[in-house]
Amino acid sequence: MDALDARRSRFVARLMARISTALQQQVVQHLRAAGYDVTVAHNQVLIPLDQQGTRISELARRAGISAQAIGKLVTDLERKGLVERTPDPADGRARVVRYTDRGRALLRTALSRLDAQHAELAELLGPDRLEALRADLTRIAHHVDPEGF
Amino acid sequence: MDALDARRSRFVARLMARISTALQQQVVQHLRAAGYDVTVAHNQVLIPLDQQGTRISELARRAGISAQAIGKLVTDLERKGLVERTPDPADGRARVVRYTDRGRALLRTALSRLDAQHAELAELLGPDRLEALRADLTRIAHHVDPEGF
DNA sequence: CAAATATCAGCTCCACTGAAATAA
DNA sequence: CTTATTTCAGTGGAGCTGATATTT
Repeated sequence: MDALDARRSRFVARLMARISTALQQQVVQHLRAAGYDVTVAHNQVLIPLDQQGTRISELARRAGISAQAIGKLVTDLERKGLVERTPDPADGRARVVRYTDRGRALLRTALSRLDAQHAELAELLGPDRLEALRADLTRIAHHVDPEGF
Repeated sequence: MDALDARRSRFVARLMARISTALQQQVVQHLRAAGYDVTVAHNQVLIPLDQQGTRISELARRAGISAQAIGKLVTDLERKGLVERTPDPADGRARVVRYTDRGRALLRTALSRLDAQHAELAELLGPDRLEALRADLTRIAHHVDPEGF
């Protein structure tokens, strides 16, 4: 085998891309099986959304995409009855996005799948290595994406 | 803070998504700064491509996307002079995608940035934890994406 | 008025499905 | 002829920029 060929698949960037794509698709398939018509992109709203409600501009900052892109995702989710826009009492220019009751039910469904993934990884690696992995990933995430959520 | 809010950003799926997105964007920006007009999607061809040449259908399997999507990316890269299609001597129905000389130069540029990322992570975590991280990621990748590359 | 927030319109890129062409 | 491979055509998803209200 060529020396270049041997190196390619060993980089952490490539490994993490494969893993995170697979894990996110699992979550979305779980949600769709539970009757929620959502895509991977909608998680960029649903996961960073605070229980008390969050502005579009803040969601955009957390997700690292434009406010316009977030706005479109919010409109989708609003039509599906998962979030709602309400006036921001602190600023008449702004509105905040909140979960509806159905949105909170979706969030619980998503978190249950994420917990199950965590349990599977703990079984694969052992709980100690999984915790070490999470600690390392947290440090790396802050290093390479300090603005992100 | 709400209990749900506290849990969201700690899941490995979310952490890896943030990290791999940032690292891949770094590679593409590095390539663009070096004069190569490529996107993140093109890496799905460029990274799994064997030095000896690889069929479209095999590239699709490795990347986990359709052969049609790969074909379009290959056409793009062909127009940019980075890869070429040549007849497959083993099967007259098929063609193989190969690097051109310019494509191999791009690959070396990409690998140098990946090596630099590796060095940065070794500095952040220490070489031992980075190697442990890579070993764990390799196991997880085989577990959640056994077909991938 | 100036700054912040949000929306609207139009665009590109990416990957998909379905159908067709080519050759073993 | 059947099967594998590849390409062509059309579609939808995702995110972007620029322009436009609206309110402070």
